[in-house]
This record gives sequence, C-alpha cells and structure tokens, in this order.
Amino acid sequence: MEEPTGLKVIAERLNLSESTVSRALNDYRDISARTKARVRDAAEELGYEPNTHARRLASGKSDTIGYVMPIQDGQLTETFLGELMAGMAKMLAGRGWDLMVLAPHSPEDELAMFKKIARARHVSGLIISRTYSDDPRFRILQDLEIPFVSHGRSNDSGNAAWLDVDNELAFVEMTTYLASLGHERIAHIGGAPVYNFARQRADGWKRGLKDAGLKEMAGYAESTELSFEGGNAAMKRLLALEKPPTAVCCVSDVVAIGAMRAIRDAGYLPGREISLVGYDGLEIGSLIDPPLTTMSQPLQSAGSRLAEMLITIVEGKSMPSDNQELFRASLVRRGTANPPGEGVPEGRSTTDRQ
Amino acid sequence: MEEPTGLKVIAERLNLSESTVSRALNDYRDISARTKARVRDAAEELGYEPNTHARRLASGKSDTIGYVMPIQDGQLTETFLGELMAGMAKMLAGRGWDLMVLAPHSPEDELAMFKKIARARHVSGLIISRTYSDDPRFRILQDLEIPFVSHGRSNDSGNAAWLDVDNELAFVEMTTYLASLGHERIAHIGGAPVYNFARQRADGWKRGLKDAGLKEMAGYAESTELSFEGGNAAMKRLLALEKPPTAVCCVSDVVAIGAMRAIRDAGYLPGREISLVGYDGLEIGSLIDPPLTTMSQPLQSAGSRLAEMLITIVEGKSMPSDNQELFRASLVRRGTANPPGEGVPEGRSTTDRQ
DNA sequence: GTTGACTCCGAAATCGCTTTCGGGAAATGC
DNA sequence: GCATTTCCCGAAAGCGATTTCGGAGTCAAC
Repeated sequence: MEEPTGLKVIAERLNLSESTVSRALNDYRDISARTKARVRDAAEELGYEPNTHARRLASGKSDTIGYVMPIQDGQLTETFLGELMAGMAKMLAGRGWDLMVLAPHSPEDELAMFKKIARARHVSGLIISRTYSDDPRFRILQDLEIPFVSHGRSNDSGNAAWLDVDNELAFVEMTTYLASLGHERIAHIGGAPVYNFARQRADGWKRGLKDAGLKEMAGYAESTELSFEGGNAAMKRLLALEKPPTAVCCVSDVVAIGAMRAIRDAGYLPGREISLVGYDGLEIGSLIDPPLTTMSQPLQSAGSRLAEMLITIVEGKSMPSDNQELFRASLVRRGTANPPGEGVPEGRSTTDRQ
Repeated sequence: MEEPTGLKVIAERLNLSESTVSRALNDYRDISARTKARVRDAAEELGYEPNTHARRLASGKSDTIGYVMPIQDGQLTETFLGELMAGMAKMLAGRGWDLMVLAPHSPEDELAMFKKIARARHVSGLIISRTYSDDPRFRILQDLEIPFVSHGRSNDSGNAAWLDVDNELAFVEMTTYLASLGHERIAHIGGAPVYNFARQRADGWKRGLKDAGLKEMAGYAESTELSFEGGNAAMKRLLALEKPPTAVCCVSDVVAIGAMRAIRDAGYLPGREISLVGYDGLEIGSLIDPPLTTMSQPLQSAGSRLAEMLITIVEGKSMPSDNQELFRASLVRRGTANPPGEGVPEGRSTTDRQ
C-alpha cells in the first residue's frame, strides 16, 4: 500500500548497488566522500528509514536494552520509576537504542525472562534495580552471560557493573547534620536488612554517630517495614524508651511521615521536640506540615548514566567491573530538622500515653 | 561461542526440512500431529528460542508496541507511570509482545519519533497518555496511519481508540456524595481546561450540583495549576468569599493537599468545618492528617486493557472506533469528607486574616 | 485401473540489510 | 612505461526465520 523506500529504491535511483548505498549510509571509509553525500541526500529526500529488523538480523546486534521493573513488593516503587526510565529512554534514543520494559510478576517469572533473553538475544543488556543484600540475580545473569548494570549494589555485586547512591555517606551526612544542630540522642529507623540500601543506611548512621563523637544508645537502632505503619510503630517504640531520641534518621520519606504521626500522637511537634530527616526527596514531603527535611537522589541522571554504562559494556568497550559508580544524595533542608528545643521528651512523660 | 540452536539444528536432528519445522512450531495444519509432537519435543529439549529479528523480518510483524511517556510538564506524572506500564507490560508479555518506552523531550521530538515509527515500522502501535482538550496527536497519528490507543479522551478523539476514566461521572458522584452528607455550598478547584480531564471533572461537578438540586454559587468554580501551591492559592480565594463553601471538590490529590493547608492556615480543620475530596487515590493521601478522602482509578488494569485493545487493532481484528471504553473511579472514604459541622465559616470571619 | 481428493512435507523465494571479497580504474613508484 | 598501491564500488553470501507452491504418497470411489 505504501512505498516502502528501501535500500533498493535509493540504489536504483542513484545507479549504485545496494551494498554501496548501505556502506555509504554507515560511513564506511571505502566509499568516496562524493558518493556518500549523494547517497545521504537521496536518503534524506526519499525519507529513507532503515528497517530495524532487517538491520538487526544482519548485524547481529539488537540495539535494545531492557529495564526490569521491580516486582511489586510494596507500592513505594512508584515514584522513582518514571524519572529513572525517562532518563534511560532519552539517553538511549539519542544513540539510536531502544528501551524495553520487563515486568515480571514473580521471581520465577523473572528467571524465565532472563533465560529467554539469554537465548533469543533480542535484548542485548539489562538494567535491574531494587537489589537485595543477597541478590541471586547477579549470579544468574553472569552465568547466563547477559550484560547488565544494576541500580544498587549487593553482597553479590563484586565484579558486576553497578551504579548506586552512596547510601552510607548520605546517612553519615544526615547524622552529622543533626549532630551539628546540637542533637546528641540520634536514633535510626531502618528497613529490613534484606534490602541492601537499608543495611547501608544503617551503617551510615552508625558511622555518623561515631564521627560526631556520639554513642549509639540502647534501643536506638530500630528496624521496620518500609511503610507508613512501619515508621509509625517504630517511632512509638522509640518514644517509649526511657530516654527517647531528640532526632531520628529515617530510612525513607514514607517511614518518616509515619514517624511524624507517632510524634504528633504523643503530643509533640515533629521538628520541634523531635527532629526528623527522611530519605528519597519525595515531592509530597514538601507538602505536609511541617515539610519534611530529607535527602534527595538524582534519578534522571542516574537512569541516563545506567544506560550509558550498559551500552559500553554491551559493545565490549569496557569491563563490567570498570563500571561501578557512586552517586551522591543531597540534603534538602525543610522543616523537620532543627536544633533541639526545650520540650525534649524525657522518659517519664511517656507513661501517660497508651 | 555458544550453540545458536536455530531451526536448522532441530531440522537436521529430526531429518526434516526447516520449513516443516517452522510450520510445525507455528501449528500449521498441514503438518501431522505426530510430526508436530516430535518437533515440539526436540525444540523443548534443545532449548530452542526463535530469533526475534529474523521472525519479525520475515513475518513483517513487530509484535511490539510503544508507550509514549508524557512530556515532563510537571512532576505529577510520577505516580501513575509505574503501575500503568506494569499493567501494559504484563499483558503484552503474556502474548509474546514487547513494550517499548518512548520519552520525547519536547513536542517536536515527539513528532519526530512518530514520523520515524511511521516509516521504520518497528513498533506496530502506540499508547499515548495525558491528553489535552485539543490534542494534535490524534490527527497526526491518524495521518501517519500508526495504530494507537489513547489513555484519556480529547476533543479530537472522535473515532480514535481510547480508554478513559469517566471523570465526569466521578465528579458527579463526588459532588453527590458531599451533598448527601448535607453540604449545600460545594465548590470546585479545577485545573486548566487545556487538560481534557480537568474540563471533564469540572463538568461533573456542575452536573452533580444540578442533580442534587443545588446551585452553583458565584466564585465557586476555581481553576488553578495542578500543584500544591495552586490548590493552596485557590482555596485561599474560596475562603475569602462572602459565603465560603463548606465542601470542595478538588481536581487532584495534590491540589487537595494544598487546599488543606490553606484551610488549616485559616484556622479551620479540613474535614470538619470544610470537607474536601481529592482525586487520584494517591497512597500519600492516606498518610496525612486527616487522611484525604479521594476517588481512585484502576491503573494496572487500565494499562492491561490499553495494551489489549491496541493488539486487536494492530491485528486488524477491530476498528479503532470500536475500542472506546470508560473505566470508573471509586470513592475512597477517609477523613476529609464529613457532614457539615458547627464551625461552618461565614464570610465575616475572613477579614481578620490576610 | 483411472480419477480425484486429501495428507503431509520439501524446495525455494523472500524479508531488507550487512559485510566480506575481489576486481577494475586511477594514482603512484622506480 | 610497467608494476604496485590505493580508491571505489559491485557481486554475492549470508542473517534466521516465514510462507507460497507444488508434488509425492495414500486412500476411497466408480
């Protein structure tokens, strides 16, 4: 029905062979500059666009990478997906690559997808995210010889390619900041250590305390699930301590918001009697009252960089182990981190609450 | 380096021709049941996976659809992307199709992508979202003869395929609900009418008022940008009216949260003196205090359905115009919509605030 | 025993592009 | 002026499937 403007058409029009046209378009150096120009002009004029499938079949390259969406283990995935993927897609588009989305609904399904990719090879590399402390996928992908880059490290990420935020440093900074404000009783509400980032953040908090010359008080290292309720419950436990903290480092914004509620329910004001810092930089944090102080991480640029790294690996221009980068989170000062006020809670006051 | 297990290998092993193997695998009926079984077993055993590019080149089909990410015109895109795409990807994967992501960084870029797709045909259909009241893309895609489905209607979506939430109905219900609670002064904070959904929602509010036998009072139809500040400012204007509303329908959760702040700042309690209902069903709405009553829309299933519709269109099994579906949003009752309380604000009280 | 209708499978053409190989023409060397 | 390079380009062989076409068998029918 349409005119399929293939190599042939432009070859005939220019009285050249298809192969010459092809090489001209791909800038081979055994084609004269003049011919290249003619070919390019004709291609432009005819609106030529190479057939992707034919090109990929012939060249053996797929020019496509896949992004493995995290399996829905909560709903906190939502926010960063959009930005991360936009970052990847834009970078890839600039180089003529495509981004494909994989959304496994279970670990088994994910494995099946990996196996299929390993054989069909229609995707030349993968980007995975939301890594666990012990994440079998590193091993699997290496065994399957599928090039990949991970957004987030793991115990198993030794010589693999990854890009991560320096979670530990972020929490060192967070803790140091709180200490510089005058806080001495700084607690941590962390996540389950199966998540690698949760472990890193807890480590950062500990190191931050040490750097500030503070000591980790008993019961100050809370661990909970990454949800509003989790943060709420953990904060309640902290408030029930004999000496409650005057500041709390939270593993995520959502957890911090849950903690805020607990603080309120206990009759205190977040950011006043008890300071709080979250992590993620969610926009919503700025909308609540008081606005949540937090650490934010670059997402679009991370996506872009992840894609870039993967391309060099797929093209064999660098080893996976040469692609390990640490991004830095930055403090977003809003309303919940202030110098310790007068109304610092003491253990005694916690008794008259349930 | 590896053994590329192609059709050839399995053909030789079985002493059959490649073409027979191919047809056996594709369940042609001119192949005996016995042969099919043998072929399938061998394929299974050898771990055969067809070469995607070869298959697509030969068959002329791409088995791929593209999702056009909304151009970043704000940050409100974030939330629904993840779920929507997961819904699409899962459905597609089940049918052996791939999902490709397109992230244009400007309308011009988007147009260029469309043109390229129209020629290269490596993507057989598109899903677009975040439609405008006057959205040129409908026309463009039709002219380019690219099959597509839109998530959201438009003035220009006449005979195109779309799936939308019944925004109007949602706001009728929202308004009716508020009226049933006893409210008589119900205002609306809407978005710029360039967004088709904003217009629809405003219409729904008006119809809801009429259905409830209420009249639209002067100044009750606010329009603002889709942000926290927008909602805040609009609510301030409503509060400054001689007869402020006792309930407000907000075009989005974020706007509603902004409005809540304004209500608080004016010395009232959201959900008490002034009721509020948002739209989107954001998780974060349940975390704030009081938790935001809202309307939530199905996202995963919408993504899935969008993909399904597009496939039937691409395969020529149905006309675009036969694929127009309206999903329904559902009310999520939380804390900000209650019967009008005693402390209903009167115009007089607004003077002592700036 | 010829005809006709089915079954089931192989040959071969295609899909549109990439890439190797080789050779004619022009430029260079001595 | 003859042998060598160097420059350009065409021919042709894939890449790994799909799909059309036709023909060799088989079986029933008359």
